[in-house]
Amino acid sequence: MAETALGLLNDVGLEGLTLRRIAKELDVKAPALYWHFKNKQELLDEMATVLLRQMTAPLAEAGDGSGDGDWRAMLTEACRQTRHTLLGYRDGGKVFGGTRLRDQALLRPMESLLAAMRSAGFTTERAARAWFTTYAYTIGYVIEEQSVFPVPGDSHRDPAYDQRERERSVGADYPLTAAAGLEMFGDTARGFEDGLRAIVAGIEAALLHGA
Amino acid sequence: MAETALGLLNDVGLEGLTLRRIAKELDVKAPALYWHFKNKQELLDEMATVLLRQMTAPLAEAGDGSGDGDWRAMLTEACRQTRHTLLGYRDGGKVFGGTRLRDQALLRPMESLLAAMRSAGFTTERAARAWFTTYAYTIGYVIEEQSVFPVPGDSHRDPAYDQRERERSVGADYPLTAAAGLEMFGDTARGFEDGLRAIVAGIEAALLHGA
DNA sequence: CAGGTAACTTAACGACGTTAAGGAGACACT
DNA sequence: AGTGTCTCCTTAACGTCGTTAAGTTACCTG
Repeated sequence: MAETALGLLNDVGLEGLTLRRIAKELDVKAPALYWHFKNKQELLDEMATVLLRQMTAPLAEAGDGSGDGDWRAMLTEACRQTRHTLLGYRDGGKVFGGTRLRDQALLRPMESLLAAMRSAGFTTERAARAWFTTYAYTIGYVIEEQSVFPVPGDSHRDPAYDQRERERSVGADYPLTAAAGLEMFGDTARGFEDGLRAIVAGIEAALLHGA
Repeated sequence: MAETALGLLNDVGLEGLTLRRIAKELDVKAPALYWHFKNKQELLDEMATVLLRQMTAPLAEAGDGSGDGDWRAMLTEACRQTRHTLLGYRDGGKVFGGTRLRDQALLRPMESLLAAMRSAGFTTERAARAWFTTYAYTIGYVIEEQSVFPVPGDSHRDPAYDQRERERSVGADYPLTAAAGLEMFGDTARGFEDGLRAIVAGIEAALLHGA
């Protein structure tokens, strides 16, 4: 049911995701949904939980919770999976961002990651903050990315973001800014990896430096 | 008018921000707003622009565009201002996140920052990606932060996020994860600074290392 | 076959964003 | 003074939204 709503997201977007539209997809009338959910917010939370399970599924196999994994690889892969999953659904970032994660699916991989980081010398506090730093980056990146490329798998920009004309009007007085705009949304996959690599490197440096 | 809507945000939140409510605040009927805006989205965009101007106002004085500033200080301060401004309004992160920034207010400080980074040895491409990395982090951080502390200046958590009980139920099997949960939303201001410092350090390391 | 529970229906409510049509007041021109 | 125009607002209404209330169908249990 939350899966149906997620599938519908790619067709109609978040603003078009109404209870009546979801009900139609399930061959049911809208009020029937209230047998399964208290209200729409609870459905959205459930959708976020499904997304969470999708992104943690590949991670659950890797980590065994003993704390002997490579924390850099685990952290990087968790963020990659997060982005990849969210990019699979239109407005995935907005649906997921700011949602309370109360599903057990998160707990095992999370515990594995934290254990690995502690083995590497992190305090629990610093490990937690490191995770939250990369997590916030990933969520923010996907939200911005999806505002420019709304439809999954479609590289066609939102027409409101007319890059060419923008460059022409801005480029005269602010050449660097104009060039930067083109760069930021050029190869977003590479941009994400670059940023993530820098962040993980910074976290590692802070660990070694003991700050 | 966008300012009025922003002020109202703190009282009613984003979901309570209806055109009828905004109109009442202005002693006017709802359709009158359509004289000033094409639709509600355009009003939200204008609100985001006001937020942008608020956060760039202190930056405009500092940078003179000549490229001789300390890029680390400029980048850090820009992110601090962004977070500080967004935290000033309920749901500020969600209002701002994913909005296209088409206001000229951004251009001057942006050009100054990019010039400073180029003087420090960055290519325009790497400078742009560095900016976007810290920007995404900041937006994501504020969105998560505001989902736990919805009301500006009020340290009272969203009741749905009952930390104590969560620790009790999770702590038995996943002690690190339970402790991390407490840590991540303990001192969010310090957490933001820690993460930002690590990211800037990682960006600088990537510059020196030449990756 | 009676009773109960799970899953749904139809009907309706108030509120939402938005549009259509028109009115009040200020200003300029003849 | 009278007429037209432009700005800014009104009243009325439309279709859609999330949601609730009340009643219906199908199935399982004893």
